Amino acid sequence: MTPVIPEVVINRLPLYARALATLAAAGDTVVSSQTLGEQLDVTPAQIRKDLSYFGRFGKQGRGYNVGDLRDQLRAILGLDRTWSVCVVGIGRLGQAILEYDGFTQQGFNTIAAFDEAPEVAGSTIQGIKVQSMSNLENYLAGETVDIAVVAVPAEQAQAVVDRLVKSGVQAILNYAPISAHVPEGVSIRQIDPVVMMQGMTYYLKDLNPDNK
Amino acid sequence: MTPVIPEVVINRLPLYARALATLAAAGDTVVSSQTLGEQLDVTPAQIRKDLSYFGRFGKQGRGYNVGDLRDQLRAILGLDRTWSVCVVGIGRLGQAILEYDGFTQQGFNTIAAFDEAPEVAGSTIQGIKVQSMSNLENYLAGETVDIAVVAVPAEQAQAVVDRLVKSGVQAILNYAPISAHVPEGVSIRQIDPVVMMQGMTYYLKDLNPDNK
DNA sequence: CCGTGTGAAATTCTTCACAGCT
DNA sequence: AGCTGTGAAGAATTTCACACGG
Repeated sequence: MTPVIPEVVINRLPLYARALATLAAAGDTVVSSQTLGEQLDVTPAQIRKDLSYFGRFGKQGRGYNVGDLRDQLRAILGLDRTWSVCVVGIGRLGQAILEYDGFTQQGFNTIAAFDEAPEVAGSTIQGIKVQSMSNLENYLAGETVDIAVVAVPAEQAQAVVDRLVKSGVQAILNYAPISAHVPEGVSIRQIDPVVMMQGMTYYLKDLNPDNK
Repeated sequence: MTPVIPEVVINRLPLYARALATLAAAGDTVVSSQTLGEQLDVTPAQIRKDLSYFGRFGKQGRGYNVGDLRDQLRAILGLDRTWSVCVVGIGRLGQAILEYDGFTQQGFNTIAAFDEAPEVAGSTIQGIKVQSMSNLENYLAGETVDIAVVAVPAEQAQAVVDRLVKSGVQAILNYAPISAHVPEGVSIRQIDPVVMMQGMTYYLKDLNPDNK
């Protein structure tokens, strides 16, 4: 029915939704694609085109109602409900993720955590009891987890992803530095700060060819 | 001289370099674009085209020498030297970043840290003394910092970015949930796990329209 | 015969530009 | 007069497909 919306478009919608939430918090009630675009470094035409995939939300001559558009986007993205999350791999990084409150604030509720190490499994972090990895399939058979966050070492990441997918998880946020494979129909996104830095050094190199 | 290489291409090179390093560690000496592509979920044609921007690294009928190509890519990206990094904002997230060793392992040396809070400034984390924010400009005037990592709250992020840019920093890795503006010639990359999750819920929503 | 390097084709994505509503 | 929504144009990116070297 929906005429296949490009993924690049979907990935911009959360940015629009966030900017609109900020505007709403500041008391703005109306915004043009021009103004929104300036805040986000996106052309106004891009915003209008992106939105046009989903409907007609603006008023000609006026712009968009901030609160309405924010709500529409949240509904389109499925952000008008909560999603359950589990974190796999409770090392330093996994602990930091569990302690991070930004997910919760946006409706992502962490309901479970898993780690292989016996000295970690059994501990409680942020009110969440860390379970043994061997309990993963058993747990996922009984509880719906919408999104899994993978924070295990690179060598184990693909195996963990496979287990998650086999247990029915359809969205994965991967912090491990590998390109994990998932079957068609499963979403995966990569958090890779090192790769991002490495993409910037290319440009630094030219400007700054001295050694250290 | 170099005929302006698309940024999408630059951003894939670190992935190639990493995959090649993994292959080298496994003892492989030769690899085809086909095989490399399978590991990275990239088409072989894409890999060959990307590499062709920089030269001719393969041997027809054979493929690429793993070690050579890895080294070539590292040189192209400027990864054959170390880069100095500072972290601004030493809250939970900033602390986790300071404690993370993945940057160091890849030649990114954190040499300074800054925080506003008087109770944090003065403490030492991972051997790095946290300085007061008011010392930022003074410090950057005396030391070369290649890349700044921003981990301050959203409201302060743009102001911090402006100060960094004004002090000559040309690459920024931004963990704050805003679209920060930088002038032409300054690189910035965004780490935004919430936005990435929000981009996935769109696809979950259709598969899974039940309420929690 | 295998696999690279690469022009050309195909596709995807972005921007333009303007008709039309307010 | 201002700003959206959108076909059409344009630009960027990816894929094709094959000549050529090992």
